[in-house]
Amino acid sequence: MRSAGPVFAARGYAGATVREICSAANVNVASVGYHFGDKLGLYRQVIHDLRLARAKRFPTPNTDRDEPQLTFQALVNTLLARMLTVEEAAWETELLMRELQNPTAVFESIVEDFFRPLFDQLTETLRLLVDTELPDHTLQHLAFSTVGQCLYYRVGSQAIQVLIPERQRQLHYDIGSLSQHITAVMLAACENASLLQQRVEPSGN
Amino acid sequence: MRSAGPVFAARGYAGATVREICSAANVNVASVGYHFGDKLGLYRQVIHDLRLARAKRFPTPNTDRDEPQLTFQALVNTLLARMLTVEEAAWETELLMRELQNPTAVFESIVEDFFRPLFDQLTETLRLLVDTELPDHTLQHLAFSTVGQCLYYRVGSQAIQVLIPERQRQLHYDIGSLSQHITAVMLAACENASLLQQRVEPSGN
DNA sequence: CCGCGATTTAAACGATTGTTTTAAACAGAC
DNA sequence: GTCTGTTTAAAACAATCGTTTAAATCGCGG
Repeated sequence: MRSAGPVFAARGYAGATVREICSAANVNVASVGYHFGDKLGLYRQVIHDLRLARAKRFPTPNTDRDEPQLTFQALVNTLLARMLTVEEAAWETELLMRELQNPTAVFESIVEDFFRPLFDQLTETLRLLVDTELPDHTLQHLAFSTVGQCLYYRVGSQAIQVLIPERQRQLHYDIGSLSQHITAVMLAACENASLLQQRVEPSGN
Repeated sequence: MRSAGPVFAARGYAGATVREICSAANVNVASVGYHFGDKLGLYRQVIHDLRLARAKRFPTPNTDRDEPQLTFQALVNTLLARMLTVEEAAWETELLMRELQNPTAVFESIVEDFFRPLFDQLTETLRLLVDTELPDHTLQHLAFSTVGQCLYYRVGSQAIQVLIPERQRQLHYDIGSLSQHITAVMLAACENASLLQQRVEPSGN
């Protein structure tokens, strides 16, 4: 039942039909009930296998406490590679994006086992990068700023295709260029970390 | 049939049922066939009305060429307000998010009429903010960095609810705090704009 | 009041969904 | 071969979907 994942990714959990999945796998519709209990059981198995595959394909880079800039760049590269991959396994990213917008029963475990490790390492790497000591919530905001910039090039890809001409996209929207830009933005923010703490009064001049 | 929009936003076009929409509107299921032809005709009407309403509710702030920082902060505020609004019209944003992931025939006109004006103004404001002269594609990347950070607090809101405890969310995740943080990050990047141009060799030392 | 087009109503239609049932096919031990 | 437990196959199940039908109701000029 290896063809279930792409179907779930293409149609969504609710949109995917057991018949289409089984038809693509050349098995009978009753098989899913026998082997996985029901449709949700099959979906859980797909998510389970997906997490194993992703952990191998995109290993979280190791932390180098002496060169946090390199660690950070590697993290941004991993984030972008996870999101912009167009190989045969692009359906995995598509499925995770669907979980993000339409969470199912397995969403929370995905966040805990999949997102939180990278998020924690991102936060700790940022802590090494800033000279001054920042509160946890500011470091978390910096981590979300990093993730948000990477995520946009997938979530907003349909909009980017309309906003940016194709020729310019081919030149400046590869993983390397985007990674270099996002890293530069965040390193600049870390060097001016003092700006992140001062409170801006909403009204005054 | 004013209750169709929220249902489409909550369930998606395919997931929303004509019966639920009509039940919420206290009308008969045959009404949609009579007034709009079919379900898709009703959806087109909802999108049409949505665009008129959004254009009025979130006007693009004016450009102040002497105070680009204030213009930029206002733009970030507008972006966040559009995405994090929890008023009675939050379903509009939800529906636009669904169009972003599953574009339909109306998506391109939505980008041209809604996203491009703000994107262009963001790019020009950033051009005023950086001291050195940057190529267009770098300014566009900076604009996407801004949009991406704002967008994440909606796209990733389900993940944030798992990652960040509720008490901390209530303290530091209001529009004002997020706007101040994102503005600070981007202003820091603009001040170190020279970092954005240097090319990092992938292999070297 | 009547007459008639516009609208709403309840019911039913055919199609498709996830799931279950029942029987057939298979594998291996004796 | 015979028996036993496991897996597959086709069909049927009840529920729900978008849509349609036909009768009932409304609005209103005459």
